[in-house]
Amino acid sequence: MKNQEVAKILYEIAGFLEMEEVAFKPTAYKRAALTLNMLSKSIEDIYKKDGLKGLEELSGIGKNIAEKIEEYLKTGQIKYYQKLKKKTPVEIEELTTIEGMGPIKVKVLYQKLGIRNLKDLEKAGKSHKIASLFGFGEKTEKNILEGIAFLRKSKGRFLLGEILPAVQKIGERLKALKEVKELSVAGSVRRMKETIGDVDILVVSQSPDKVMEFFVSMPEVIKIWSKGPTRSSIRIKQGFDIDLRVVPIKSFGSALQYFTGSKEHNIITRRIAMTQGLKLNEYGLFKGKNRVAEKTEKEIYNILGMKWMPPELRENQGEIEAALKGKLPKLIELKDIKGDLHCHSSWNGGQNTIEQMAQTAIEMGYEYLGITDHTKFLKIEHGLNERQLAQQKKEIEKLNKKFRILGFKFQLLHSAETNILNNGLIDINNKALKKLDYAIAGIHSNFKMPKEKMTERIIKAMKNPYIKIISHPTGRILKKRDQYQCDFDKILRAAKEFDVILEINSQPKRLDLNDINIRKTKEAGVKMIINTDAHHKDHLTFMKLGVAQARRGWAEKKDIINTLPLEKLLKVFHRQT
DNA sequence: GCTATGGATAGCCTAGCATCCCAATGCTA
Repeated sequence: MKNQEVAKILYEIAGFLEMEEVAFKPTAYKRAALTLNMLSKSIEDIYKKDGLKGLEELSGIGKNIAEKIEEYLKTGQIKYYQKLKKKTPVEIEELTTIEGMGPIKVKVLYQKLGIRNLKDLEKAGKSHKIASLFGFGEKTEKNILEGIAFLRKSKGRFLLGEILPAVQKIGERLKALKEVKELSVAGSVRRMKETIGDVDILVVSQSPDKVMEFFVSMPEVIKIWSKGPTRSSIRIKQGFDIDLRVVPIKSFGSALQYFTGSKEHNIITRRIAMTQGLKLNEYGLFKGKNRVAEKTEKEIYNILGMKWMPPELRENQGEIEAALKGKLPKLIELKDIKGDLHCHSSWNGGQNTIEQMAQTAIEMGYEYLGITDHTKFLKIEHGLNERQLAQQKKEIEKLNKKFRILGFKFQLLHSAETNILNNGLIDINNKALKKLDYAIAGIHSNFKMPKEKMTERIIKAMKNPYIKIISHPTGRILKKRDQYQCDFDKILRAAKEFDVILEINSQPKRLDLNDINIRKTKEAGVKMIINTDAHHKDHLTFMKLGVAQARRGWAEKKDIINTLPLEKLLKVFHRQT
């Protein structure tokens, strides 16, 4: 699909126009880019079927942008974009990924210091050329250098949620080949790590040559690193690498175990094998020269005296000890989830109406969906005030009535994602909060508070009797921003005391809480909820990422409150109010 | 540049914060 390619160019155009301080156009381009990113159909198909008119029917895309999309589809480029880029030849997207760097700063740095990309920027920062510029200073220079360092830490890693669809598609395609007998994704993708270096796929086949030939000639391949009968390695358009290995059927279990990792987990597993006079490697589990385990991972773990364990646990975080004692957790599964309690509608941040969101939730088999639009502090999102919340409630009641008449076992819940202000107060008054089914509170501003103050701020919000859930509790954005400073242990104690639930936010960029904090939360006896924070109906499927993260944090069904049926869930919310 | 209506033109995009320089600007939510 070329949707993402064009969207990226439109975003860059928006950046260049912002740089020139053009009014309104940047937002128009951004809106169009967003539409393309969200689109489930491909623009090629739309254009083929309905031409320019078809494109113009998309929301936020009018005559001009439609023509630019057409130009891209026909020629592979957009002249307008190239003109802008020629005028200011900078990597606008790369540079503005740095927190605190916007188009204007990019422009000034280009004009004064000729900075075109991250490399130039770092060089200028390190030789203290930035601080002395007008409009810049010591702090800005320091922030820029810190931003680059942060980016570098996550460089070359991809978000699980970004790559998973492509990996699944390629996996299915390979699986459909008659030459492929078995297939499994391995590595960090199988362990569902939040970011991925590269992808490993394992297959069993009698005719590896044909499989490899197919693999390296897929349309999305942009580079072939290597090609051989047992291993081939490619890079695909999205920028990440995929390794494909062909193994004999008798080694499939051990190879899968080996290539799933983690490395640390494997070291311990092999050591255990050794203590039993066995040898474990990617080819099999052996006693002397005899193979004692075949085909499956389960056999290997069983012979070593353990139950098979889900890949998400294999990080050498005590899972082997637990398995040896027969005390592995029974991890939560996607099918345990009964509903989603954090999503946005077209009342503000979201793309779809409440009814469309509900419709998707019903199709997913949910019992409930909580509508949690932003509240008034977030001006840019047109956050709702108390009066608008009351109006929204009416719409929700009306829809619920409709669902009842239609006989759906489904209910919308009315909530809001309120803001925790600097002083820990909530931006919506208690009278209005009381009318909601439950309220969420989150930090959306002033992330750089000192640790003590931030901790106090969050705890104060938790003391509000109507706040039931803290959304994205640590505020991190993968590859962009570290979590804010706070004393998580203190927050856990407060959550326990005030019966507040911590969210596992399933957005690919957030996955917040992370695995370590999930485990801590579970051990502290604090309940969690897995939400998607969907801004579009398609985002509701991010649930699987949140569930995977929960599994990585050893969470069980009983730890997660949206595994409860509606009635019990409401009891949890009504306990204190 | 798009959308909504008056079908050619108005309306869209705010406010708090940090930083830099001591009133203004750019960035972020």
